[in-house]
Amino acid sequence: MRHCHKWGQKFQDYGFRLTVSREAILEVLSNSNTHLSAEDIYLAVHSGNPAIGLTTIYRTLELLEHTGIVSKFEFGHGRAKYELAEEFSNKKHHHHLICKKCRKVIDYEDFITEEKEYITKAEIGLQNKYGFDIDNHIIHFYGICPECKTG
Amino acid sequence: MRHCHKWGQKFQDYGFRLTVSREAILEVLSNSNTHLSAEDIYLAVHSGNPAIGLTTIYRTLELLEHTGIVSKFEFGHGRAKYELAEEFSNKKHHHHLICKKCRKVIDYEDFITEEKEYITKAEIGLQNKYGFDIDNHIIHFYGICPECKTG
DNA sequence: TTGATAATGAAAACCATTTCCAACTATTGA
DNA sequence: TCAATAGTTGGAAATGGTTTTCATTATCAA
Repeated sequence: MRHCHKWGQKFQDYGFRLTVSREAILEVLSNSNTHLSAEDIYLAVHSGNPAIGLTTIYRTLELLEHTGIVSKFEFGHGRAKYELAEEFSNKKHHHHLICKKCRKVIDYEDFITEEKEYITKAEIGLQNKYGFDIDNHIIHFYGICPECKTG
Repeated sequence: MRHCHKWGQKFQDYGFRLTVSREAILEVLSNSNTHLSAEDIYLAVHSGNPAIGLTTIYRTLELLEHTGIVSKFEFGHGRAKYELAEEFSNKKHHHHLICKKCRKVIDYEDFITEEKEYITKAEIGLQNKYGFDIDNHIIHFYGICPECKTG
């Protein structure tokens, strides 16, 4: 029953064991369609498997980030958020729209074609100029959401 | 000797007092050409004014961020970084290129014309679709810097 | 000057995340 | 099968950047 998910192989390729805890964490990330904090994941995992500790959540998330299976985001509100990387997710390529007042984060999938054009050009140019191997980018828009405007 | 800097008026417009501590902090930000942590600023301010405490640094930075005079960034390495907002800085519009290994952050000013085209389009579209008042955006590219590749 | 209000520093509290450590589990080779 | 080895785990404690508390001090308007 190994490798039933596409992440299994990749994880084991790095020499890590695919334990019950780790699969449970990946399951939660996989079933969520939004970014989760470590505590969100801890609570979700707990309902089916109360023995799994918060330390394991953090440790596993670190490995998953390292292997590129999950992406970690810091929206600037004190706690990191995690979501399955695009390659392993059923979500489309997206970015984030953040309300500076209520801290709400909206995932948007608009203007990806236009974005790709710009990002590709910039990536190639930056790789040449600064010698970086670029493998990722984030775009955040900040503003005030409609609810906070009227409220 | 008030309002000798363009930020002075804006800060006071919000009803905040322009004290010695606050001016010292703004001076440090103004003379730096890169993003600084609260501790960086604390140490810099200390050389000329040892009485100013770290608490004041944090409090002032919060006000400055709130008034839009400084921008706060979380590059994901545990400590927030601050820099004068574009409007008040002599730095050009720029974004960040981050090494995932050594955590170095490079400011780049390339492809701004192309970026602007995309960002403007996306901003207008997102404002219409989601009702946000967008006033800011960040773009981060992540990768491995040349030193970390060969090292 | 005076009185109201805002700003300050030091110490304590906070809180997400990491580290420690001893126990446990899976894999390997004999 | 059975160690031996290496990887994994949970809980408690430590960490470290940031925030809060509180008593004191500075600032501003009248």
